[in-house]
Amino acid sequence: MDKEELIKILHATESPDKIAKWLRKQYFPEIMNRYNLEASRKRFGLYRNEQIPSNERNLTDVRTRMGVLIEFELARLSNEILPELGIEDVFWSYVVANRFPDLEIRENNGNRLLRLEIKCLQCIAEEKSANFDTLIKDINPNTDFVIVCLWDWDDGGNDTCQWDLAPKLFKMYVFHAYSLAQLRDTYWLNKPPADLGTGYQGFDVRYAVTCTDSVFSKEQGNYGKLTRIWKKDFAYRPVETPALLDTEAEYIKFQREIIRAGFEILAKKQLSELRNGEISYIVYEGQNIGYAVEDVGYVMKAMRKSKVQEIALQNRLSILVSMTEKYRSTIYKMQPDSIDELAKNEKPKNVVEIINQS
DNA sequence: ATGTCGATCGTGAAGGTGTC
DNA sequence: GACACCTTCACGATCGACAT
Repeated sequence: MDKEELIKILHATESPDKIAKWLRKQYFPEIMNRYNLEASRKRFGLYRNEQIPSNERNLTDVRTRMGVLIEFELARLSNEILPELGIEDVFWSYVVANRFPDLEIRENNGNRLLRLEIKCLQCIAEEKSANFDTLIKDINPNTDFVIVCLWDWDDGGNDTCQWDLAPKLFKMYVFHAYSLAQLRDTYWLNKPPADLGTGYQGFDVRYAVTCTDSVFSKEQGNYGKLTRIWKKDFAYRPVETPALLDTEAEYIKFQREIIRAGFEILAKKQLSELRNGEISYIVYEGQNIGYAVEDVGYVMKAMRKSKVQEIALQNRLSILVSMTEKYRSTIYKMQPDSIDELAKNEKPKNVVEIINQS
């Protein structure tokens, strides 16, 4: 990493889209590598059959806490890098008050430079939905960025430490905060609920405000959900700047990849519990739509029974699991002359047992 | 039958109000 | 004043009715 370049970025003296690209291509890949080293991961691991809740409601608590811990560790690693490069007068600080953002780069005199909001999503969460609800008026277009960390528990990477599982970062996404907020608001304001009545959907001094049958209320926490911010080809568009286009492209990629990442982890894990062979891809019409081991396959694509049969035949499968975007599964079992549906709309945690019992 | 979208949850800090 | 009980917040998420 180039010292002079890093100093320029941290001082936010480059254009926002250039900062976003640099953070995305140079900086956070290095941070992610360091985070994923055994020396760092071992401090977050689960050892000797330690368990975390499996119940959905309490799982969320663990995810929230992991979010805080990852955020802290990113800053800690960053503060390790600075002196390595001989930068002594700048540091990453934690914003203690519950307000935007999470981390601020500061000079020793307290002057604020780059500011970062960290969001963490677990790959296999059924509906990944951290909220970015900071109002535009609170965002500085020159210094503020949103960093999304995609993580999950992973049993690999332990050489000297004997953890069962430790969190691993799979991908980090960088968004220009102001552009992301513009996309969010352009979408939200132009897509109010159908039952507004005579009211409006908008903002007061502190919050997004929504309206149902002419009764106003503080928005309940759906505004700014990361998975609901923007849609490709939406009819209304904010003013296009390089930063906005960069953020839009990153967002579209993000939306697709985070769903796929969870599917990959779930499919591979369940396949390894069901069969012992090597994992292969399931390819359909030139597209990689899933994974198979021996006679069991997982795909993430809606399909009719005729197509299920075709894919099963091509890949010599007797069991095919088809997952939706929220990893709800339909389990098909091939019979000589027909196809049985072992389960429909099933949660991921039940799938392996259903297959084993059939 | 899948995707969309509003409503709601559990946590650990704490503040606010009511009852004795 | 002591205590019970309800509500607040941000966080990352899940639920479930309804639209497509």
